[in-house]
Amino acid sequence: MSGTTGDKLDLILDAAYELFGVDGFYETKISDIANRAGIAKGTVYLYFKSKEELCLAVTRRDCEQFLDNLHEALRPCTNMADKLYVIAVHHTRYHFERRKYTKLVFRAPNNDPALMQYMRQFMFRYMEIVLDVLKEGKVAHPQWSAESYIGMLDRVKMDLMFNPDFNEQQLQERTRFVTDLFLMGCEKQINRPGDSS
Amino acid sequence: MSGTTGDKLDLILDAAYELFGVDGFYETKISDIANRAGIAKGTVYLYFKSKEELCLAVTRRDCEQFLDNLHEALRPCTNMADKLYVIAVHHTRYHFERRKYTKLVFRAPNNDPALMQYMRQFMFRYMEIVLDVLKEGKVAHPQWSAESYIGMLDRVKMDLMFNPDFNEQQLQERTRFVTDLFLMGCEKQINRPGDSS
Amino acid sequence: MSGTTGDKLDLILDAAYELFGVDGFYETKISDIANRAGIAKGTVYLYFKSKEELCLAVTRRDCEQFLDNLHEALRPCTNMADKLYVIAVHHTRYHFERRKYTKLVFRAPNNDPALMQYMRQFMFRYMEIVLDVLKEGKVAHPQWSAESYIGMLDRVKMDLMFNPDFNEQQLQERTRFVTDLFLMGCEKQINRPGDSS
Amino acid sequence: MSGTTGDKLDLILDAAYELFGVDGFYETKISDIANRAGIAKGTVYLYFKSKEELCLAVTRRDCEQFLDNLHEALRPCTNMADKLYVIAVHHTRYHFERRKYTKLVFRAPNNDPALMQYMRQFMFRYMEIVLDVLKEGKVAHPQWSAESYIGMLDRVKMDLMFNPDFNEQQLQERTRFVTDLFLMGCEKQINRPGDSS
DNA sequence: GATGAATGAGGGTTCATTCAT
DNA sequence: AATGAATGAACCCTCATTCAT
Repeated sequence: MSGTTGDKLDLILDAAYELFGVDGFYETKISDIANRAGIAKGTVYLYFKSKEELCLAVTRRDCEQFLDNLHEALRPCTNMADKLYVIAVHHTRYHFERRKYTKLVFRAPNNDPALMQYMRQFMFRYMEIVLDVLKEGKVAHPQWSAESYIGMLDRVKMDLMFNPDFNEQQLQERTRFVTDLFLMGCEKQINRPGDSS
Repeated sequence: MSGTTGDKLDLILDAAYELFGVDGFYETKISDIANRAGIAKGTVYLYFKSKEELCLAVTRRDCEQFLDNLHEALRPCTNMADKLYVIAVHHTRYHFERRKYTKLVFRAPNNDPALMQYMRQFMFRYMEIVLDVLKEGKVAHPQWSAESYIGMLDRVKMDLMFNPDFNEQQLQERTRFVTDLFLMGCEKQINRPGDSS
Repeated sequence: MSGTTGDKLDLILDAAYELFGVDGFYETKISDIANRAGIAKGTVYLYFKSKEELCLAVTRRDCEQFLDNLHEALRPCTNMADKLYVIAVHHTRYHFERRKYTKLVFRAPNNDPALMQYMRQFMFRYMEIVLDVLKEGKVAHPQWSAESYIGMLDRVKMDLMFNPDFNEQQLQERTRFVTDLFLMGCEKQINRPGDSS
Repeated sequence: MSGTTGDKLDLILDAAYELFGVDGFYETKISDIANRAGIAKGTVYLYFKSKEELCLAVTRRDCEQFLDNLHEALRPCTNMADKLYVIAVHHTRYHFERRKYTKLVFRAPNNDPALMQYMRQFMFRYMEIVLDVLKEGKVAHPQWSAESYIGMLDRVKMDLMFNPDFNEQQLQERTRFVTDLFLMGCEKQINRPGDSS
């Protein structure tokens, strides 16, 4: 009664997040998840109807947290540049902290309609946030700009996830860089240390 | 029908490209590929040691063609702006033409080291091309800029693949937009028809 | 609602009879039975050691009622022909009233020794009743005759259970027919309406 | 090429007949069948889509043989009494020879629509044969009479399957008895040795 | 007595891969 | 080279049963 049920659900979600993220959806067995959660295999099915549904729940928790945190972080901001920077910091840091979960980049199972539907919805909501910031700032083509901004940030995410040398300092420089590039274009960029490649 | 080895290999690659692209790697059975190629299941194994290796071959052929085409398209260009535009057109059009192969976005199998290694190498080579263009144009932070540019283009790719309303005209507008945004930043963008959202 | 033990036991037996009869033993889950009985799954195990034992109890209640009713119905009869007719009416009507429980024809689980033992015993007791009637009537080969009579009645049962058009009127005609056939043989049968097939 | 395929199919059917018949459908594992057939588990699925379909095939082979044999046995008969006797002999002997396969009495799986459909069809065809014999003999109520006759024979089947003392001699006596009873009714039956119970 | 969350053995089915022809 | 029948390891999910509350 002291929340044991809730605990078990979280144990499963945590274990699944870990294993789906590190090994991948298809590579993870329900029994692995149960083992890591310290429960019996059948118990997973008391909480989730199928492996796919569990994957959706894991994804949903992750994505909702992402959006919640972003809303929180944006609250104190007043001007567009600040907001864009906060979005960039949030995006890159969020994934930096989860950079060992490379397999979450691909939200497999590729063919689950419910998961694909949710991911579309998540992307729409994320886009809306960026869109509002750009509209407030009277940016031309806010929709296309928002897409581009997120695209740039997602590339940083790919880099930090697959480049083992990516570190804290680079994270900060890259984040700042993306915001500046977005605002001013590449021809106005000031040379910055750390990109001598 | 002449039974040449080369013929059969291409039949297999074509069938696999189609099925991996439309249905996904895990969802496609070797027997499906053999059926579509009009050959026997066992024959696939005369050409490829495993399903993963076949997937790698499919990916390799696709990516090499991408790079070959890009090299070809860039040859006549002389200045950076032109080159960047050509890169953008090439990137978006290539994926527009293959937009029914949504499952190729995720180069599963997630855990095959050879495939991941090849994708890293491909990305490195693609990046080098963009990098050279930017360095030639004396752009600051060419590496980071190149990453960002590709990120923006990749987001257009996502949009055109998952948005069923995406059409030829939008493709052109979006492509031009990305190049301009990259060069001038969002604050210098001129309002363009077609993005009133 | 008063919570008496007896109440709950009957609730379980009723639910199990319904579900075993309509869906079959293997197809019915203990949780289905508990749901239909309006009690918790675990409670079933306060009354029955296992699913098999519950099935036995259901069967036993059904069969005992069958025999009790038959004894009751036979009491007023004095001559053999009457008694045989009463047996026939009882047999066919009993199953006609339960004709939606087609799965009870097969007293699964096939391998439970206790159930098979009980069914043998039931058949023996039923047979004894018919046997006594036939012996009293000085019928030759009373044992074989009794078996045959029950076989004929059981075929009517099969028909009424699996033929959706079987109705009340046919029931009466068929019942009378079987008794006559048994007594007189097919060559003495008088033509009767309703069987022109 | 020497009929290996056909052989393997028969091996599976034989093994399944044995195990379904002796242990029951639900109690038999596909791996048991494969083991007994001396093949791999997966091979079963090259020949049958599911356990249910295999059960249907086993049943069909058994029933078709039953009908074929019956047709053959009836061919030389000319009058009704002979034919009825041949039917009785065939029915009881067929099951006597298979009396160790008690579980085939219940053609589980109880809920497979294809199996139930086939069993209805089989029963219809068997009934038609008996019906034709009775119509030819101008028996009144041929449909009901046919049902009754089969019912009597089926009861002999039950007896020989579940009564371990049932022997060859009893088989002959019982078979003759059923035919006589059907033709003349119980009141004309002549006392016969062997039924002193 | 009553509950229902937790258990875990069990089995049907899939499919990449092999190899005799 | 080409075939496709055969293999068998692998895994998801079910559900009868238990037991702490």
